[in-house]
Amino acid sequence: MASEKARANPRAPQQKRGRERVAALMASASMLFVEKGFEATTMTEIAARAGAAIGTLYLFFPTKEALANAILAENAEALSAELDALQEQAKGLAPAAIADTLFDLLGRFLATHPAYSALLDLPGDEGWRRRMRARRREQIAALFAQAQPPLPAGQAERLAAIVPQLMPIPLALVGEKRLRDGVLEELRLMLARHLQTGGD
Amino acid sequence: MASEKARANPRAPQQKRGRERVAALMASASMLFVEKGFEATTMTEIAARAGAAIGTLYLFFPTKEALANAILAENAEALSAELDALQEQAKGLAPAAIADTLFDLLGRFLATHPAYSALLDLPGDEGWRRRMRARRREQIAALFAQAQPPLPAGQAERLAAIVPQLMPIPLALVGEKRLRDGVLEELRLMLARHLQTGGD
Amino acid sequence: MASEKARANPRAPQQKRGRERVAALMASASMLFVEKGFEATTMTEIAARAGAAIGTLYLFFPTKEALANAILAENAEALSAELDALQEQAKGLAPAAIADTLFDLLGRFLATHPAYSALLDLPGDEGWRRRMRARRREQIAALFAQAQPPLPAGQAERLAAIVPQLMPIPLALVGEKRLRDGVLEELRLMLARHLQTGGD
Amino acid sequence: MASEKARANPRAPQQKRGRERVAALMASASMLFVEKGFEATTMTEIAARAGAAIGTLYLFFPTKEALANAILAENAEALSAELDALQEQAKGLAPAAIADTLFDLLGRFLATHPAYSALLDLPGDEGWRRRMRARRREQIAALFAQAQPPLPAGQAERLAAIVPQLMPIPLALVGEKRLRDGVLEELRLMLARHLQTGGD
DNA sequence: CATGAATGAGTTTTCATTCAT
DNA sequence: GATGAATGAAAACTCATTCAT
Repeated sequence: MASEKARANPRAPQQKRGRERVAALMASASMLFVEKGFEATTMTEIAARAGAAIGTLYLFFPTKEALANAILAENAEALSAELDALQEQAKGLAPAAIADTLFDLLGRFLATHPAYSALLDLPGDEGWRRRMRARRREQIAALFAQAQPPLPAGQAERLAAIVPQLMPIPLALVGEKRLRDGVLEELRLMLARHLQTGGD
Repeated sequence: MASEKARANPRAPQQKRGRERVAALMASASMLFVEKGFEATTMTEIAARAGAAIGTLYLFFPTKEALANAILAENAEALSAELDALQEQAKGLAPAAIADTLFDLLGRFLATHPAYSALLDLPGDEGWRRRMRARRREQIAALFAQAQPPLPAGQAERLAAIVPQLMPIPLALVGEKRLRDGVLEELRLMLARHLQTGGD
Repeated sequence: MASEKARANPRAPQQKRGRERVAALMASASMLFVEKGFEATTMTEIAARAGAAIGTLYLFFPTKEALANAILAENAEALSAELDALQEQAKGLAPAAIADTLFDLLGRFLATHPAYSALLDLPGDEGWRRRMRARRREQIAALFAQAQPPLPAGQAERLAAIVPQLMPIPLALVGEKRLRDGVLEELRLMLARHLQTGGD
Repeated sequence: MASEKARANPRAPQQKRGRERVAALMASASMLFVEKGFEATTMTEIAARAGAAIGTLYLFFPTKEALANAILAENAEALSAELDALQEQAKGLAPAAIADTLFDLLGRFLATHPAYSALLDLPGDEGWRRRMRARRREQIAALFAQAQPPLPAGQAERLAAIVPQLMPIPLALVGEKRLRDGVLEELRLMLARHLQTGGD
């Protein structure tokens, strides 16, 4: 199902105009994927919301799946870069402090890359996505591995599996601002205490 | 969008044979919804896996959406009943003990009702599903509200929003048994500590 | 298209109970054919409105088409009988008087056999229905042929083609009682004058 | 029942090519609706006869009902325009002359718009069609209202209800050219005499 | 690069008809 | 005779994808 074609990168547009086009198309697709889900979103709809013709969309993305993959890849790349940038600062920080910083980073990231979670959790094609999740886990684990005092063996990896899944929880509470903010704080606090207490 | 039709209950079958049919169809649909997602699953496929003809499926469920709704409704009903049964036992328990019991219950529930999360989180139709989530939150909050010592104001509701979203986290780690079990324990521990520490 | 099967008579029921069943089914079908048209009416619906099971309907009518044919045949038979009964009385009547009597007869007939026109005009299968219309025309022509003074050659047949199509005109004006009655009188008057004037 | 969707106008095609496409599709549909009736006609068949793919048909008409409505609307519009054009000429004409002209107009119209009667008389959805018939009646009544000498009160409206229903009578006599022509003349004569005689 | 009309395979849905009870 | 669950062929409708302009 995940053909060669589908994973092909968008034909890198040479002109600035082209690059803007592509960005607009990806943004449009991201919004719609979040609103209605990947399957329920139409290619025509994506093009329309970006103010482009359907043919133009296919000019850059050979397949609907390729489009989703391109968005996910870009998002993952961005996240990866931000996590990398954190590695330096994390050196020697307390576990709770790392968790807190990570929380902020993820919060900001998800706000700017709304389709990320939805696209990463698409049912079906295990494989590529699985590798993406693994990579993310490794980066976060590396972050926690630098904590002072060090975390018990294995906890860094477990936290790396947990923390990115915590962030979407408050985000799901649309339309209940109060509760949502409360939940976010509760999660932050819960994690901090857990890490302060020590890992035995 | 959520039409009358789509919410119509399955034509309650009178005969035992019929009830078995319906159960098989819902089970088949649940499996496929988990495997490939709601949209990617075909009514034909659902019927085929249940060993029934396509017409038979439509005999009981007028719409694909109605089928999903019926499954979700049944699952939610089952969960609600189990949560209700817990109310008694929870009286006077320590917060951490309640959390632990809830963890077990949810773990067992999700194992037996695999489509529940996927169906509850379907994109699109706000409304019915939103109310379902709210009801679940209320029931869980009621559980935590009985804790001794009592939880700080509002924490019961926040926990009620958090805990059911925690359970699917380890479940997502398919094919990594070790990590998965570790993550489950980590979550359990994190929650226990948080509740033991007190809520200020 | 009009298979043997479809033209088969309903398996004549031996018991009185059976005859009532059949009558109820045909009545139910007639109503629905008028309300929603032949194609848009479902066999299930027909059975349901008659308070019978779908299987029972098929016990008497092997096919939906056979059911329609049975109703039409019965209606046509009834009309034919009534027209026959008129032949005697028409002998020697003035043309206008004959037209008037015919008008009354057709009015009463259509009120009691509402599906007749719809079923006779069903698109598709020319042949059987064409013959039915021809037979009706002949009977009515025979009626007019007895008029005193005699009608010009050929007019009896032309009138026979026209008069039965005139009756449904006021009937189409549902919900406008006043206009409807007026139209009926207008038609009657128009026809009378035409016949009084003489046929040159 | 008559949803938004069903009444949606065909996506007005911008190119000449598109307009031709739409015209061909509507013509194909009209033919088939007449031949086999609305319900018995298949969208696939309509597309095929127009030499188009099924998707192309749905490109312009979102629904089979929408297609029928579009054809009917266009036909009604054409008839309305022709009736309007007649208003001028009718001024001061004798009633019988008006009837005669109207007869000609309707005859020509029905020959060019064969699906008109069938679509206007579709069972089911009262409402839109009822209004269409009312409008037609008003236009024809306005025509008769200009007659010199004037018609008795109310007769114009009654004639407006009658005349358009008279025209299809000869048309139903397919395959009997002689009788058909005779019937047409008979009707014309009948109407003329009725109007010459005066309306008391 | 850009466009959007056209395509047709694939889905959902309907319903006449059958048949075991 | 009576029942109604079950069937599956056929129809309506969708949408990713192509291609001539």
